Amino acid sequence: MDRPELPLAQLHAFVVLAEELHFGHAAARLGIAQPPLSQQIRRLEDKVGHALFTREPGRVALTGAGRELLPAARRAFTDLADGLAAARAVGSGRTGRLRIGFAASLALTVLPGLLRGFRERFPGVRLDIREMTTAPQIAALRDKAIDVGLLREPPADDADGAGLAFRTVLTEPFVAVLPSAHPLAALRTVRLVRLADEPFVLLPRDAGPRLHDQIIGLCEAAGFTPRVTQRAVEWQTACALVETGLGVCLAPASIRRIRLKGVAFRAIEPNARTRVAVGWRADDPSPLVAHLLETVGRDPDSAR
Amino acid sequence: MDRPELPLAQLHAFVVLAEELHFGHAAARLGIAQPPLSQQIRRLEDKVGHALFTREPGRVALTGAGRELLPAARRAFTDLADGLAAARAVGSGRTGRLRIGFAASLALTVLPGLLRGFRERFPGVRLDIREMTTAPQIAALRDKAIDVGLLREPPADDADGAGLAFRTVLTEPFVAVLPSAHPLAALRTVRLVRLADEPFVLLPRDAGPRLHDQIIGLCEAAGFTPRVTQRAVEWQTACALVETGLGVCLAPASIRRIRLKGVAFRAIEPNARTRVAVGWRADDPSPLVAHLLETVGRDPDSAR
DNA sequence: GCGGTCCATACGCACAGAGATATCAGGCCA
DNA sequence: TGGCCTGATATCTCTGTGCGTATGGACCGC
Repeated sequence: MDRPELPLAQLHAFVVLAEELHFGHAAARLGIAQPPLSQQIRRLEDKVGHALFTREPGRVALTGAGRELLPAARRAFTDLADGLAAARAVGSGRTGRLRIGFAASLALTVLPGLLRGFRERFPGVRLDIREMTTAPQIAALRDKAIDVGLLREPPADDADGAGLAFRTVLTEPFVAVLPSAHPLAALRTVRLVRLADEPFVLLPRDAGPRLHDQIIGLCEAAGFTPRVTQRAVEWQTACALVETGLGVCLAPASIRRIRLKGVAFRAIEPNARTRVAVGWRADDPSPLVAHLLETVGRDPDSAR
Repeated sequence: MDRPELPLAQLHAFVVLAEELHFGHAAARLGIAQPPLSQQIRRLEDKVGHALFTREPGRVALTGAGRELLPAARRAFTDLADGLAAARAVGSGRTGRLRIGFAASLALTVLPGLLRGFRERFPGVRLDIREMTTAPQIAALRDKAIDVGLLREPPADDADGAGLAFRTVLTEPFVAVLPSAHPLAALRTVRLVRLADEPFVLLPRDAGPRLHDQIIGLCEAAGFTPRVTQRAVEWQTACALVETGLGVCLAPASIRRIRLKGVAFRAIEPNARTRVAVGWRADDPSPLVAHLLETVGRDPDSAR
């Protein structure tokens, strides 16, 4: 890529003159006087090394060299104008691509409203959403495989979260998930200690250590260590296991939305809540991330 | 076509930096110090309105906006470089198109050598050659339908030739064209007056008035007015008519080259010569015309 | 903690070039 | 022949900006 030889201003004058074929009119279109235009063209011709126009009195015409240069100059201008427009669109966040990781359990709660709100404001942005549990989202954020994550129980900033930022989107209570036929399902509220002897279904600790440990902690605070007999990667799966009688589980309240027959969701006592947060790279310059964070804060759906 | 917003120098710096992703190296490649490069990029970013690079300590990377602008800038540069090269090629006459009109009778004499010589020197130039008689060539030159004409007996500059220039390429004697069986064909030289009673074959006056009038003038100088019984547009045709016994004719000596059986070519007395000239628009800026004129002057074949 | 790397900033200089005004020269038409 | 249109030329001004040196601040590796 050599250093550019032809100033764009002169090429602009050239293109306009090639269209007008009249120095006075071209100068008017350029918003300058006629002598400067003559100079521009002259300088350009000096640099090219050949005349670009023939100036017979009365009519200005392109030379062969000018005819070669004209389309190239036009292409260069449209290239630059298009590129500039595209760069500004991306820079301002009106267009581009945003990769969002989300916990599967949010697909029925915050996610739809958030996506709807964002798409209304930025219809030109392509959203790549992919379902992932908490720990993979952290890794994907750091690897720049996703730009934003919607996850449960974010890590502390000074631990795994270095370089990442998180903001709580909402908190929700835990509920007990029981088979419908289970005796405790007859109660409106289940005291946690009553689950001490039940087999537990839990998510693998790898998927989201803090949420996992929080659940264990709740049980221990209630005076027992849960006996985990099954693991399931998804809450839906966990509920299905509960329904088949393989155990009970504690889950975020939004899990009610899946309306699985054969399982009952009951408030627990003592009360406990889990946080849903949005996470991103703290130094990400993308305006799309900023826009999404605004949308999270603004969207009334996400506040429920 | 709007006024260009982005100086090419800054775009150049941008492209190089995007390739190096290192201010120091990019500045070295540009042959400048590092601070000026930082300024260039900064100014460009100001004009675009968004950051084009992220400068995390240790690594420089393109932003989304930068990624949009980069290919456009590259395209613009290659467009301009190609266009400039093409314009210079055409401007210097290394390439382009040259339209040449020529009299059919020259196809066997000056034309082949001329074209060969020109093509050797300018292999990139496309030659459009078209056979035309003298008068149409004059009109075609003026209408810019051809750029150069090879013709016989050019008009005077102050008459039809206004704005056109001519240069004599060669002169050649007239010869008498006779049927082989004609009694005069037995002589080596034919005195013109001996043709006084013969029917004449001539080209139409419209095709080349000066040549036509010159032939008539020769006869009248010899003391008779030729009785024209046939017209033929081409010398070849005229010779064929002579062969069938429809008359005799006077033709430029190069007509011997057609080696038609049944006709004899004989020198005439008094001697008389006809001129072959090259013609062009006096104000034609095309370097190809100049090159062709040089070739006409230089080519040894054309001097024969 | 210390030097080294890397980029940004500050300041100054110099020059190209873009602009204006005024004027000139060549054709064209009345 | 004189007015008019068109484009070129001359001269001046001034701004943008390209480049340099000097310096500062952040981060990294030893």
